[in-house]
Amino acid sequence: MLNSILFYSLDKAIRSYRRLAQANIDRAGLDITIDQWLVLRVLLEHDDLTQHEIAERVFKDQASVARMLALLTKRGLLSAVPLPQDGRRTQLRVTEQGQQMLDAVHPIVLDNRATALAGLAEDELAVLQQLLERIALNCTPAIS
Amino acid sequence: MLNSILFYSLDKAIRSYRRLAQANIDRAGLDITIDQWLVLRVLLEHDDLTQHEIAERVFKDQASVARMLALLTKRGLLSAVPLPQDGRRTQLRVTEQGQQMLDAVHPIVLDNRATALAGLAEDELAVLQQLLERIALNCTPAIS
DNA sequence: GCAGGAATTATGATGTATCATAAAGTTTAC
DNA sequence: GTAAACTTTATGATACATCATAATTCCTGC
Repeated sequence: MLNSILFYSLDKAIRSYRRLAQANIDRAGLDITIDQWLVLRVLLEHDDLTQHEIAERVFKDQASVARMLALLTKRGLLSAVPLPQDGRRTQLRVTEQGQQMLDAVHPIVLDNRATALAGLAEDELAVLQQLLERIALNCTPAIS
Repeated sequence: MLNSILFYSLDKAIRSYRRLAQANIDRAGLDITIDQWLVLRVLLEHDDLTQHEIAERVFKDQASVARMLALLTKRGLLSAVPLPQDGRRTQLRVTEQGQQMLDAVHPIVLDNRATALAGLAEDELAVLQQLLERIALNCTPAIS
């Protein structure tokens, strides 16, 4: 009965994937969560984002991002140096250790994706992605 | 770049939906979370499940379910009476108040689904659901 | 320049996710 | 019958989700 509900399937797919992904990271002896990994990944590309901008990119909220940044910094994967031109912000940079972590996690992530999407054709994935985007759009209140 | 990653879209779709759903429930002045609602819904149909069985049905884990049951009971939406034939378990029943909550939330949930799935055809939904099930299956380690 | 508003970050409160484990009850083997 | 194995539930620890709000700092209009 629950099985017939689309959002149940959606939830199940995402959680199954997250469990698989985290299990494989743990198994490799790497001490990082997939959420932290995602944030670190974004910061590698852009080191000039506000917490709000980071949150938008990883689809979380600012409060969650603030706590993840604090954790990543505490763990030495990220450095935060006060910005002279804006007393509120800091310059966020992935550290050497953070870079090593990203490097170590990368092949695992690729492997996870391959496992999760095994047997799905390119065009199926395209359709899936497009439908998901439409749902997300439907659920997002118009800004104007 | 992130946008091209399927799991990012998956995550985004589910979270958009959850935010929409919770916002509408809050707006109606109803004090319940969608997760609690789901558990309550299951208990209405089956009042003889162990926490582990409930967890399987709502795709959560036993620890989460235990805490949600405690909350629901504290809020008077659920009653838990010790079972004579098994000293570990309790008989879980949705209370009158819980029933009223379910009744109040139901139309909102229907409305949320309609909003989220607007413009998607029946056959598109079928495809989507089938693809999601396959992903979930791929991510679930074989039991044997 | 300065007052009011906006942006940025931090944090409290509450709820859920996950793993691990403890505590208590039940079943099975013998 | 009892010891060992198994079930069931509760809870500790840590992390993320969300809303609200406080505390700074910056910017803008005047």
